[in-house]
Amino acid sequence: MPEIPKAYEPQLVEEKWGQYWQEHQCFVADPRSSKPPYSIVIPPPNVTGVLTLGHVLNNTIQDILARLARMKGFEVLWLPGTDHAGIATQAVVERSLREEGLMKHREDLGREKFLEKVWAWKEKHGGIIIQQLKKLGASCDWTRERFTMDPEYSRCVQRVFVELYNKGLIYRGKRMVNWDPAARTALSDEEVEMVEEQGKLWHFKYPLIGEDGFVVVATTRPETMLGDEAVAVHPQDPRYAALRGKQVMLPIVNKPIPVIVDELVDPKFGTGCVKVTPAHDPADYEMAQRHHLPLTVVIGPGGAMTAAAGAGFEGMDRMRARKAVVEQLETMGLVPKIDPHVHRVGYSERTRVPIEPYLSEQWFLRYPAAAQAVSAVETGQIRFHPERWSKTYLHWMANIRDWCISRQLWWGHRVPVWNKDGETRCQIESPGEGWQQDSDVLDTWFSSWLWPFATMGWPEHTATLERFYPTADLVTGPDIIFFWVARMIMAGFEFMGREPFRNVYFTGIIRDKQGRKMSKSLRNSPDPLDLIASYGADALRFGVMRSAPLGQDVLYDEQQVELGRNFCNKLWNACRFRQLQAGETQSEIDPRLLSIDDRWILLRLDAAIRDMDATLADYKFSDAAATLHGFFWSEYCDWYVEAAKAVLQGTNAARRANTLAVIDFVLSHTVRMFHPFLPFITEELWQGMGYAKDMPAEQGGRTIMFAPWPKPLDDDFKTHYGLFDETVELIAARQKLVTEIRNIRAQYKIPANKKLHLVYQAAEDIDAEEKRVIELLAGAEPIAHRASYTPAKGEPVIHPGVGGKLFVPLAGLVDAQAEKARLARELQKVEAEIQKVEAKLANPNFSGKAPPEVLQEHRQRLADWQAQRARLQASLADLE
RNA sequence: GCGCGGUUAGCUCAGUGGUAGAGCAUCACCUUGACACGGUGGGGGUCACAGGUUCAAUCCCUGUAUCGCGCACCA
Repeated sequence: MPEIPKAYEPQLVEEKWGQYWQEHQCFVADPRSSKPPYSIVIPPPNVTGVLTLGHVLNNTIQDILARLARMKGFEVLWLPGTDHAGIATQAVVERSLREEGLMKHREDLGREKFLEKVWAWKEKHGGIIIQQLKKLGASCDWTRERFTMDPEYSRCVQRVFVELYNKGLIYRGKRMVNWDPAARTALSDEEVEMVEEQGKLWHFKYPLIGEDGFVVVATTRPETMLGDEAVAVHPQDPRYAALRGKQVMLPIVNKPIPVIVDELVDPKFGTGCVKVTPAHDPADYEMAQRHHLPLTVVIGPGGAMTAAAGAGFEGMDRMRARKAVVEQLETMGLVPKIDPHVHRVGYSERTRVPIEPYLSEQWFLRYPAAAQAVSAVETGQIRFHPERWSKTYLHWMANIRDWCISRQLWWGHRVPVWNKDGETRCQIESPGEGWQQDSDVLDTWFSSWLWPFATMGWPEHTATLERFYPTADLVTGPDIIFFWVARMIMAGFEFMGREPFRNVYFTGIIRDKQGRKMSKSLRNSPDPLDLIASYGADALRFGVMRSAPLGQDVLYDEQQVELGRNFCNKLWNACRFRQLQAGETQSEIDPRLLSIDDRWILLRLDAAIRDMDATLADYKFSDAAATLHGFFWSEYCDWYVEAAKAVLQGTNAARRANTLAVIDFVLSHTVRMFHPFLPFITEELWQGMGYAKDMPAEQGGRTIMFAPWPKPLDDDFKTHYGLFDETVELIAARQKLVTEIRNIRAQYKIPANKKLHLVYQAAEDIDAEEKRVIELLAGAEPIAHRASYTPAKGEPVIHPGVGGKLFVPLAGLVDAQAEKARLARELQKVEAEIQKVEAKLANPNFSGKAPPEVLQEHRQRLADWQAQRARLQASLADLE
């Protein structure tokens, strides 16, 4: 670091080391390495995606884990890649093609032409997010980047399909599925989001046939009445017992339909009479099957009414048809009541339009290895963090239903099924002339669920697969626990014979300050790239990690990123301070030359290292970040460095050099511990400060990436350097003394730039160096020692731990009244404390049952408070 | 309806069966030779509410309120 700017400037530094790591292949995993393996697969972002704060959180955690593992001596593979994201990508490309005027609907281009366009689009715009992840500092092995539509990957997907088909787990069936009318495809249950809405409950009168009167049905979907095939009542409902076997006339359509009886009807809801639309409601479909009712499809795949809905409605959008039906019925006087009604409507997670229950032929999968997937989590073979998510997982697994895996899209993996003359074959390659491939593609997740091993070369027994499967940790959001996590576990057992990962860390969801989810439409999602540009990637990482406790949602606030930037600057300047010190350097610390401050900071460093290990082992990244932040800022910078200046500004060259050695020791440890959180600045400091030179050169020269993770100081070290707990007490006592002096300074409004004149009254003077430290910390002139001293009336006095009295002469500043008031306030506080402790100790239950050490601690506390009370009273008496 | 999570300083959040913490914000003082992206000191909390267990509860248990999330075929 030849030129050291006062403020840390991240942009150039981050650029420089990002390139350095790439050039030196620091992220590349070697399956032939002798080190133990550690692996993570990235949750592949959509190939069309751009970096969001959610990605920042997720990938920073993965990067911390990966970098930590490297420093701990593991051979690390963090495998990156992107997902083809069927519907999302197809929708994006369709939109852009429409905007360019190249087509109105994809049918205009045809399947092949359209796919060419998608691939072209992918080549051009895809993978932006990969570049963005690099900016964030993600240490993925980019040489192994995968895409779920790579040719080899596609082969895995089809192979898996064929295998499951041959096992009889994949089948074709006509079912009522969730249909997305905008994308014109089926969706899985998991892709439907239930949204609570204020809707209406319309009551319709259906005239009875052959007698006067009506049956009143209640519905939230008037437009479906055009496809009604029955009216249903509950078998035990006495109100409608007489209706059994009767028929009603379906208005508008003018079709007689029967009244049926079915347990599924809830007599308490609405009128207790349900209109039954077999083709457009799952429950109605179920009833229709029991009662052999016909299926009349009145809503087509695009969400428009069909010919069967009647000439007046054909081609009309379902929402318009709703209004039209209600209007017609109203004119006919058949709408006695419209109630407001809160209900839940299924929306497509992709296109945000209401889902249509739709009867169609689809491919379904009966999940394999479900029992193993359940027991793996139950037994802890796979652990969830936080653990509570395992409950959600197990609940879903217990109610697991077959998975609709076919999609009526073009962008995706083709279903490897071939038809010819009514014959069907399931195989990867075409059976030959005249065979037509099934036109459906597979659900994106049907490729994602193979991610942990398909990316490693499966089904070949590659070195990578042998070495790095199963992976160690998976980091993902709880929102895809069913979509992805559960399915990966099942695929892992089915195809690899074992679990795909051992730990799953579920991040929280990043929300805005108001607690709302980040979303494009709300425009409340800041662009992480902007944040990196103005604060630096390290600052962004640190800010996000500080505020992301295990499993809790994160309310994002830019101030957190500022905190990160400020911290980087602090770290920078602390190192800058070290660089500015002239003089000889030595790498060995001489125990004979250590001050109590030196010993203290080494002990605190030891505590910080232990704390880091404990919190990181529990995936408590925000705690780890807070520990380091607190140690470095509040202990090292605020106390140690300030005290060390007493030696550094002194004349003893040997002591100076030794203190610098302690500083180097602490900094080199601290910088390493920060590296997983702040990769760029720590690399700059590691190499710039020269700490790298003592380390063996590895791949990538002497990068901090492979520097050893700090170990707690062992007993031999502590004995050698005389690190005992008494030191901590000594320093605590001095900190208390200094704080009291500073307090008095503030009380009397003595400007911070004015030095205090202190008088120490005791038989013996304080140790010279200790005195110098106190002077520095308190901002005082050399402390005068007096065997006897008569203070001015009301002169503030402090009682240092070593005995004697420390006076703060105020040269005319003393206001006896003010001082009296101050002392009285203090006294009041102390009295209150004494009362509390005394009351506790006086309670025989407490003294009888509390453990001895607690009792002892209370007695000590009481004695301390009493001593302070005596001092305060004495000072007050002096003022009388 | 069932399940899960939250409720602690103005804000965002840690935390522990035995003297309530951090960051930010706020107030006062300070540009002192690492850092104003800084230093020092201060103010601010009946730890949502009600019971219970305990010598002792912010922490454990039960219930209530409230906010959020997930699951569920009430049309």
